Amino acid sequence: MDDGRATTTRGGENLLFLTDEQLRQGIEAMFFAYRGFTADPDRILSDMAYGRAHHRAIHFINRAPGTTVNNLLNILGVTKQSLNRVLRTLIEDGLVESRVGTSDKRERHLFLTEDGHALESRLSDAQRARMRTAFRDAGPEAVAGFRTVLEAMMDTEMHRTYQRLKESGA
Amino acid sequence: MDDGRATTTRGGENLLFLTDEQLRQGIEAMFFAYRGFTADPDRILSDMAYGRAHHRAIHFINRAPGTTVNNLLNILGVTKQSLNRVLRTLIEDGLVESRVGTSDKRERHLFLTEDGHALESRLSDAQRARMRTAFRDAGPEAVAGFRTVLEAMMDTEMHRTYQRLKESGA
DNA sequence: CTTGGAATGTCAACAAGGCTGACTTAAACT
DNA sequence: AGTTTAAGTCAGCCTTGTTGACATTCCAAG
Repeated sequence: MDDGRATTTRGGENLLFLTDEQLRQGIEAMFFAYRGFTADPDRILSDMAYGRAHHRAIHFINRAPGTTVNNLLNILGVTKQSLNRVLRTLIEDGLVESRVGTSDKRERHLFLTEDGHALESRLSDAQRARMRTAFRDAGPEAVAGFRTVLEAMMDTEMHRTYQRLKESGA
Repeated sequence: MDDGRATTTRGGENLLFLTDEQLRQGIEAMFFAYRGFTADPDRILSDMAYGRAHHRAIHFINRAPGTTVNNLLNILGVTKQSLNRVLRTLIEDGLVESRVGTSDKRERHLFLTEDGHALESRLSDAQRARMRTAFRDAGPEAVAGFRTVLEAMMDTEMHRTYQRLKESGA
């Protein structure tokens, strides 16, 4: 299926970055980097009764205040039962507020409370700090490349979601 | 703590890639890309009684045949109870072989069987195919940047582990 | 106005895959 | 001989995902 060899090709284009060894290094880099990526928030959350799922919910509610449950479901890619369990605890603990929709009263619009914003800041400050250091150490060209490859790795569905979020940003 | 603004600075260096908005996009790109990254193997594994944990074990046993349990534990960053549950099923199902060490008989050296290699290929072919497409679409410079940022995101411990693996490769 | 379907929520049961703690066995080191 | 190390095992717990069934509310089309 693959001879693992790719040196130079048509037009003198260098495709050495497509050898199996290079691909494997990319795969392993993804594995280790994702661990680093989640390490800081995980540490903060382990002290509480929360986990990564709570972090994700909080992140995207903060990102798009007033978002509906259904919308959040599509972004997170989990079942409503799974999300509901997380949301229920966050609402009970007073970190998230759920307001009945005005135009469509079936919908619930989600907002962070003051306490919710406080936790969101703690979590994303930690994660941003790591990202900032990595970005600074790597430099602007590397960051551009990083983003290009990550976008190419997404499914088309997720990529659309990501683009929509990106455009809605500040 | 952070005013979220970073335009240009000393030496005319452009630090626009360090704004909070840029960092958030990086964070969200990581989130969505990791889902894409694991999607194909997950699909294959969901038909069997295996999960992502089995995939990881198989990957690294294939990467470093004869590795000890302790070594695998350090790479994966889980408890031995957690890993043992996975290894036991893989050994029972005849995908992994565990050989008593020759110099130190306390150690067990792990190898993939023929069936193990077959599954490993199915899984990594799918993952590599996605990575290859992403790399090809993004181009060599982007790939270099991708790797640079990912390495900068790792904890120093993980980074050492990653480097060791990288150097041991082909 | 009624009925079908959509959005949401809830209950129950289950599985994967993390974790801690306690304990055993065998081998190696001191 | 005694301690440490590598590995394995048992029991129990947690988070977070799943499916399936079902209730409620409400919009919208017939």
